[in-house]
Amino acid sequence: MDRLSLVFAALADPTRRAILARLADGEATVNQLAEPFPISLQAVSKHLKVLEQAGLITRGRDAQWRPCRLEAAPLRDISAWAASYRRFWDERYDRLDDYLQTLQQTGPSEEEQQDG
Amino acid sequence: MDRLSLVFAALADPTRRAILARLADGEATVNQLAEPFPISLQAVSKHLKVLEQAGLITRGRDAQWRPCRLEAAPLRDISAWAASYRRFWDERYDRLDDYLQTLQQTGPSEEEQQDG
DNA sequence: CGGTTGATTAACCGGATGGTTGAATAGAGA
DNA sequence: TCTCTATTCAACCATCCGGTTAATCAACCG
Repeated sequence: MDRLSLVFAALADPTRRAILARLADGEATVNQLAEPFPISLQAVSKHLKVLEQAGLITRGRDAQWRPCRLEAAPLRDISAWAASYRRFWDERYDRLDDYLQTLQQTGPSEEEQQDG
Repeated sequence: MDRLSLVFAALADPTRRAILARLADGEATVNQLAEPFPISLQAVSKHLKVLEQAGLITRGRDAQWRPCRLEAAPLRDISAWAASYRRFWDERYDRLDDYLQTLQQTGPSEEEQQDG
C-alpha cells in the first residue's frame, strides 16, 4: 500500500486521531494513551501499530515502557496533498495570511470521543 | 461515523484519489471516470458512492448520465485539521506566528505553494 | 413497443479491520 | 528467585471493504 493511503487510513479512525492529539502534548506510554478510551489496552496497542506503520508515531524504550512520540512528517504530506486542491475552495488561495492567521490560534484539541 | 473519519477513509484509496484528481479537470461521467482503471464499472460506481457520502463529490443528472463534480469543502476541512499540527513539522511556524501577528493587515506573503 | 446505453443494486467472495480474551515477553524490584 | 507492571502476541469473531458477475433501473432512440 502506498504511503499516502496508509496515512489517510490511519487517520480515518477517531481513536487514532485522539491519540495523536494527546501526543501533541508530549510523549506518553501505552497505558497513558489508553486511559481515556473504553477499549482494552490491546486494542490501543493495535492502534499504535497502525500509527507507527503510517509513520505518524515512533516508539522508544524506557525500561518496560514504550514511550510514543508524534511524527508530523506524514501530516505535512497530506496537508500538501490537500493544498493542491486549494483553488477549489479558496478563491483567494494565493493570499495565505488570513488562512494562517486562523490556523495559528488552534492547536490540536481534544477531538471527538467515541463511545460504545 | 463522524465526518472527518468519512473523509479520511474515502481518501485512503488510490483509485478514489485518482478520481478526485480527474475531477479537478472538470465534470465527468461514470464511464469517463472508470476508463483509466482496470476495474469494473460497478466497482467505480461504489467508489463514487463512498466519495459522495464523504461529501467529496456531488452528482447531477443529464439524461442517462450522472455527471460527477468535485466538492472541495471536505478537503479544506482536512487541510485545516492537518495544519493544526503544523508546528510539529515547520520550525519556522512559531516565528511565523509572531510575524503574522505583527503584520496582520499587510499584503500577501509567499508561503507554501503546492501543486499536484 | 423493443433495443441500446449509462448507471445502480444485489449477492457473493476473500482479505483487512477493530474489537475481544488469554497467554507470553521484558524489565524493575523485593 | 519470584512477583509485579507494562506491553505485545495469538487466536478468535463480527463487520467492513474492494472486487467480481448478474440483474435491474432509467433514459434515449428506432
